[in-house]
Parts: sequence; C-alpha cells; structure tokens
Amino acid sequence: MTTTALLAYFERVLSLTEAEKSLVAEAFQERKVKRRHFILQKGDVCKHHTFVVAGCFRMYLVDDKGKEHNLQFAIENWWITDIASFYAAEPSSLYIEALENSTILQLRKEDQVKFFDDNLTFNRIFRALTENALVNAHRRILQNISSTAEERYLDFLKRYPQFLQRLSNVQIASYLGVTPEFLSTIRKKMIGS
Amino acid sequence: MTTTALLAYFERVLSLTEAEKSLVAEAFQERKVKRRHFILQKGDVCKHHTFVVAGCFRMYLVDDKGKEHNLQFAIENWWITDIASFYAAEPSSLYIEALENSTILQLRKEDQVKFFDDNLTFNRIFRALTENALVNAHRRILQNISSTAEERYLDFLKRYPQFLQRLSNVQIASYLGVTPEFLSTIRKKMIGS
DNA sequence: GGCAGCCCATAAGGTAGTTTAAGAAAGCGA
DNA sequence: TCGCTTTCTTAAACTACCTTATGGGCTGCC
Repeated sequence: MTTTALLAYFERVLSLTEAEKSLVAEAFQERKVKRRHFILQKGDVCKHHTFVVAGCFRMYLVDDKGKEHNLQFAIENWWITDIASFYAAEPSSLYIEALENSTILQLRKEDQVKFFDDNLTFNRIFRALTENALVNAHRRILQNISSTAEERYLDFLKRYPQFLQRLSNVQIASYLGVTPEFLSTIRKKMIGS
Repeated sequence: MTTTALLAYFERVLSLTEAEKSLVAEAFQERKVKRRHFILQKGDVCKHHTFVVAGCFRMYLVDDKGKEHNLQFAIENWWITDIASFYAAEPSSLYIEALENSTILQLRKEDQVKFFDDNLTFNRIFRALTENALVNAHRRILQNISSTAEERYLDFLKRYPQFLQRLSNVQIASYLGVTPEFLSTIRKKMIGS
C-alpha cells in the first residue's frame, strides 16, 4: 500500500480513525516521475499538494538573467508544493523537477476541499504542516540576512546531512545563494583548517 | 469596542456567528505598549499571538557580533508573533519592540486551544493566516537569493509604501539586509537616474 | 534654549562573493 | 565501450556591499 508512509506521517501529528485513513487512500493519487521531468513549470497553476514517497525533487526560480535559484529540496516524507500558486490559483513562477526517478502521492485542491475541508482533524493536521513550514521559512530568512555563505553551508551540513550524498554541489550552492565556484573555495578552506 | 478591527479582519476570511464573535471578545486581551518597550525579548517563550490595532512594531534578531536584523514589521491590522517559539514553546531568539506607542490585542496559547481548537471556522481562519504568512515568507526567501539590494529596496517601496513615512532608513536597511550607509548610496543613485 | 541622542549623507579603503575561462574527472545514454 | 554532458576545481579580474570615520541637521527633554 503506497499510502503507508503518508499515513505514518499524518499520525505523527494526530491519530486517525479508520474512516479517515480510507479518505486518505481515496483522495491521494500515486504517480511516478522520471529524473529531469517536471511536476510543475513556470506558467502552470500548481494544482496539487505533493508528498514524496521515494526519490528527490527541487523547486526553483529562474531569474531575469536566466539563473536558477533553488528554494527547496524534498526527499522521502517531505512535501513540495508552490503554495503561492496553489492557494491563490495563479500561474506559478517556479519549477519543480525530479532529481531522481521518484514516486509521489498527490492531493488535488478540489479533493482537499471535498474530502478534508469539513474535517477538524485534517484541518488541524494541515495547519500544523503549514506552521512547521512557516517556522522553517522564518529560520531561513533570518539566516540569509544575518549569516555568511560559509556559516549557511555549515548549518546546511548539520541540518540536512542526508542531502549531501544525493545532491550535487551545484544544487547546494544554488540553495545557499552562492555560485558553485565560491562554494568550492569555501569547501577548500574548510578542509585546510 | 476594541475588537472591531479584529472581527473585520477575520470576516475578510470567513464570516462569523454572533457566538463566535463573543468568543473573540472573550479570548483576546487588549494591551497598550509604549514606544521602545518590548512585548518579547530573547530568552522569553512567546506566549501570545499579537494583532496590532494601532501603532508599529518590529521583530528582530541580534547576531553574535551584536548586530540587529529586522525580520518583520507590523502596523495596523497585522500580526506579529515569533511562531517558532510560540508553537514549540521554546525560548525565543528574537525581540519584538514597539516603534510607536501602540495598542494590541493578544491571544494566549492556552486560550487559543480553549476557545478555538475545536471550532472548524477558527481552524480554517488560522490556517489561512498561516498559509498567507508562508506565501510571504517564500517570496522573501526567493527575493533574498535572487535579487540585489537595490531591487529589494524598489520592491519594498512598491509593496509597502505605507511603511516609508513611519520607519527610519536604519530600520528599512536592516530589513533589507544591508547597512544604512549602503542604503544611502542606493537612494542617492536612484535620485540621480 | 541648549545639550544629548539619533538620523542621514559622504567618502576611502577593505572583504565577500561573482564572472569568465579553462582543464581534469566522473557519470550517463546509446 | 565510446562519446557527451555534467561536475568539480583553480585562478585572475571585477563588483556589490561593508567598515570606519566625519560632519551636519533634526528632535526630544530638562
């Protein structure tokens, strides 16, 4: 059963009745995505909440000069959604790309309303997820305005060691907001000391 | 009635019954705060959601070198809370300071649970508020990693013109993540062109 | 009314991070 | 297994932004 991981995830927040578990199985759809394929592209409206069962994704922006800036990664048991586009039903300015062959569970917005909007437990769960994401976003803003690139890299290594083996330095540099060349000099300096 | 502005705010999201309006009046407490006084200091646990009825606040971090970094401002009809501390009940690393003599409405965490946790309407409202805050946070992260200080300043002017008259350039510079001196050179350059 | 404290501007020298270019190593598709 | 694309590194020139210092104007306070 592919929703096993998702149910386990939900039950870390609040426990579910059997009826609620069935709702989850009914509302979420499984999908396989190949490496380098996109589940969201600029201009699309983001119509799904996506939960990663297996694999790895990145969400990024392409700026005026054509440069990519990674906003977020997601591996097993993470969510990845352009919430600005999802909630406002506006065209997204972001891309979500699979970095590995992946399996996901998706919840369409209509199905979120249909299945979960009247349910207090799921309202609490989705509120908790959003609060959690907001705490992380605030931490990252603080870090961006108060730390150097080296400090951010060290924090990234400590906080997400599981990403190190799966992501190239190009991807990590883009997430930290520096060029791969500069990340390379940071790494060199760290090994030296 | 001091909760008028707050009720109007809530009803922009979802309409409330009379009973729910009474709940709001019961749960929120009014408080006056003088300029330069704090409603949160580093080490405190953030125990309230704060809604600004009148006045102006800033939330900021002090880094290892003693420098202040503004994370957020709040004026009339804005919320200001250290959500990381509030939800995790951990000591905060932030300060929230009144920049003007102000009037606020505060909701204690226990009262949020007591009055609103079982109420579907308020769950939806608080979820919507959090989603909104998350969208803003994501936009700000994107901007921090993809824009220059000048671009961020221009966007700040466009997005929050009402802040211009009320905040010093020192406060704005700290929000943008640059020194006041550099903001001054940006402003000079803009006038010249 | 005068002093203290804050705010803004300007300038010179310094540092963090970028750009461009080039070469070697490693992974991927056919 | 070959060829191609991607990845990592190094280096030199460049730019965005910081630091420190100075001076002048404004505001609030006794």
